[in-house]
Amino acid sequence: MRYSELLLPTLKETPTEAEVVSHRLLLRAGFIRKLSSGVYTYLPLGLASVRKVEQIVREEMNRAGAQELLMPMVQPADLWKESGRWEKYGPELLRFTDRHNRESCLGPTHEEVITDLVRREIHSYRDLPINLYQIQTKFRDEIRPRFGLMRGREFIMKDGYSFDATEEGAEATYQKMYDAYQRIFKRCGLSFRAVEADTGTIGGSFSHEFMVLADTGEDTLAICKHCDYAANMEKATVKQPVSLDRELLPLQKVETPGKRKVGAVCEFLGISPEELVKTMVYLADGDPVAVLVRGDHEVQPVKLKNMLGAVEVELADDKQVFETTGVPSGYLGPINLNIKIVADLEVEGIKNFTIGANEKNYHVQNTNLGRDFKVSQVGDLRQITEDDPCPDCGGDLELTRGIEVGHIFKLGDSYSKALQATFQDSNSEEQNFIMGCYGIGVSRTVAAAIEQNHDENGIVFPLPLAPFQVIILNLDPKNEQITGAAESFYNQLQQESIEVLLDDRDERPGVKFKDADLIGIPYRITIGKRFAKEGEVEVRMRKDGLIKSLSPDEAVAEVVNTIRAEIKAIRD
RNA sequence: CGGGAUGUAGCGCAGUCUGGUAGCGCACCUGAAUGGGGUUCAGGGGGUCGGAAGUUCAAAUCUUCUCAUCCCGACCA
Repeated sequence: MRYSELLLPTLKETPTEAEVVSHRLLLRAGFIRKLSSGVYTYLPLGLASVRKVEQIVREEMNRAGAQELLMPMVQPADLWKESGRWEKYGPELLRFTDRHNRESCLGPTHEEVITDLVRREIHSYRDLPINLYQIQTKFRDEIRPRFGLMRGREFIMKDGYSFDATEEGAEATYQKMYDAYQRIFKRCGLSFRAVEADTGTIGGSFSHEFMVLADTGEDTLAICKHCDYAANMEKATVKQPVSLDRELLPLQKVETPGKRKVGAVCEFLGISPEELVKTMVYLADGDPVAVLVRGDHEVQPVKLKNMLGAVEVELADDKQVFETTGVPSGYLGPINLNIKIVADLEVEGIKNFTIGANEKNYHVQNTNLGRDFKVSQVGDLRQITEDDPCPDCGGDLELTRGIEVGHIFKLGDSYSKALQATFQDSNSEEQNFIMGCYGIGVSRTVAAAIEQNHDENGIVFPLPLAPFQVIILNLDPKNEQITGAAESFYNQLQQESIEVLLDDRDERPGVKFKDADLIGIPYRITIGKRFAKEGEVEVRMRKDGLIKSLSPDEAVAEVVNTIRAEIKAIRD
């Protein structure tokens, strides 16, 4: 492609709307333009990167035995009513009626449609397992779209669905998809981890999120430095603490004037936060619950939600705390508290800890769970920390940020039951399909790749996702000798099936350098006055800025060989 | 939906407090020079000041309503 003919509107300045780096760079590098909130046009370069991801996904899904199909985006309400999700899905589902007053929606996901298809077409265990996927634009009317392609309302997604005759079969399929996802993200050239995800009500270890590691990620992960353990903070289990063996001391009420925060109380009493227990009030579906955690720990709301079986938990504010307990926040404690109390595991282990006295300006020391108060449940409720040992191997943990680009899930028979999707097993008995679903945010993967790979000059694409592999800079289009050489490079590289962009614009060299860096093409060949004088061109790597001065023949060989080697290495 | 902010040329902004007929940089068009890290000079085009209503002799500026966008929370590929 010739730059002079390409729609590639790069920007010197960042539009104010863009806050995160991938969004800024996608706009500046001329990859996307916004049409409305969370809805973007992919310009030629942006689309090229999206296609790269799609192609890798396709190849690996096909290799894993899945088949591609394409389902409608517009879906009838009836199907969603049948699965019960027409009511359950909420306002994220964009609904509308057509001219015949038929209710429809834009597909945010396709469990209903695929299950409907399979129940019509598959009737025998002999045809199982079957694994179907599509790559398609999804629409979810997100509450708050943000970060450009990271969370759009309209986005490109690969969604796959598997149907098995047995649990064991479904688990094997799950494993296949897990392996395929590992290959996909490796082939994208990204640094990532598969983490155990919260399975909510279904339980078990059959949900993994694939997280691209990037400081700007929305999720925090706990990963082990020694073994393969990696988990989302919501899921990361904390090891059972050791119970301290100490003599229990008598309760002692102490005055703590104006000391509400853990730090202030500890300083005032000369104790450490490990010897104090905080009482946090949450509203679980509107009902107040006191949650006890050690002073230096934080409550993990998702764990709390799962323990209580609540739909939504929310930290109560000071006003709500006072209204429900009659105690000003800061002096709350579990003794004689009039609301439900649950405690983190750790609280069981500590002896003689300090708590609020349920009275302004007072705390109570030497408190002990069981002796002085009771709780209705004890469990893992706190956020894991870097000081905790790995739950698998006991090694050191590290907390890092990640961006969720893929999610695989064993669904079981919930959808096949709801939609009465059955097949006959070898005993001629009707069985529900055992399903799994597997998603990849294709457009988000491009954004995540940029979040992970950029510098102050722009995007630094991993080779497999770059819209072009090589950019040739003709620094002096008016010089026949230089232009001739540039054209010759362009032709030769194209003949070698290298994806190449020729910057043939009548622009100053500086402009071309800046743009080449900004759009992040991995290899750059510069032809300028050094070629006119010494017959040498320059090959530069975007990643590390390494420059080699080579003769034209050497340069072509260098670029072709390195690119082929790199692609091969990633593929194998 | 709750909290915060912003809407003035394609992009980045000034002008708003204190009302007086809209400006700067970049980008764009014309011409010339320049040609290895966003070059320079000269000339030029482009604006319902987000929208509506109101106050006023006069509104980008004051008032009210409204729409849109962005950031922080709950949700998710």
